[in-house]
Amino acid sequence: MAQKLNTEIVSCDSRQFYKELNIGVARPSEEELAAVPHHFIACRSVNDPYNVFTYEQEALSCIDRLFMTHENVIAVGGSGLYIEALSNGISILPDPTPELRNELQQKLKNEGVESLASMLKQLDPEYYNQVDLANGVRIQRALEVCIMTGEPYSQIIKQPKQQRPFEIETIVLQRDRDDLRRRIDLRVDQMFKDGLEAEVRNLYGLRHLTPLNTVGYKEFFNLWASEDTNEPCNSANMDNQARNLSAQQIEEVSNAIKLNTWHYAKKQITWFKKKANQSKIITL
RNA sequence: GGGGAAGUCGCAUAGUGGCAAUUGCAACAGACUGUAAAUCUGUCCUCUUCGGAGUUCAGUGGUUCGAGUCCACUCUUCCCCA
Repeated sequence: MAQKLNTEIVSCDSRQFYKELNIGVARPSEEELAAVPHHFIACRSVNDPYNVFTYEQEALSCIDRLFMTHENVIAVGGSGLYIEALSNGISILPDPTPELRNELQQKLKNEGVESLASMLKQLDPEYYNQVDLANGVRIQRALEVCIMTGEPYSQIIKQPKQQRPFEIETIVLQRDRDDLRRRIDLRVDQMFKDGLEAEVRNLYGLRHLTPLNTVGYKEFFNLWASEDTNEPCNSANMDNQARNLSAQQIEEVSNAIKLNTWHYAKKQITWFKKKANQSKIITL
């Protein structure tokens, strides 16, 4: 389609941003990347992760540039929130200081969600009444904003967002569920053939980073980490040197990745279902 | 042939006289404003006017006010010895 429209592609995939992640995030192939210029693919390091807002700003200016020489631009991706931010904008919110984030994280970990929830009730009763009170991450984020700005999060996000200087047509791709599931299985098998295990092994030392909390990677890390705790005597030299897996373990990891990818696909379906009335739906 | 163990809602698992029955997974539905491939929630025997109602724990029969739990037999599975 990009070739037909003689244009370029902007990726909205929150994992394909990272140059260290390739096989496991099904990055477009060299040929595909060569066929059409792509933006936001392998452009960052996992050590310097994106957040939606930075992405939105950068993607917008990229799109502006592209519109100077192209009539159309194609944005593609599977990360619902990122697509949403790019097409409809996202509030301007402060980042927490590392100390604040850390403090809240500790509180969440040590005292549980209720403790953060009761803070939120004080600082932003309106949001308190609408959030999922079991979702610590969400409450933590709202608190960060309340504390940084001194205003309720729910008020700040009500402010109007930046208008888009272009028209958007949204297309949602659909596929029969059984077929989708079969294709996911094949895709994961192909990743293993392409050397997924080696790719993940090289990233074992970075497993604590947010972008590595990802399907296709975390399943390996979990397995290696559980082996670490089973054999603590080896843990010292395990950090950057994960052990070889048996055929049976490979099978286990592969099945876990297939299942988690399927779960993710279903969450995407749920997300895009909500946008269905503003989208054109194409069934494959 | 002899001895032992066991059959619970898709799978696994708890339950040893008060039970529509524990937990995990899967399945299904959903939430979502800087962690988003993340994080979190609900449903999950059947029907329901959401108060309940009706059927369940391999099968049949029995004991008991009451049985998934105890007894008898039947069927099935697994393990050990021959």
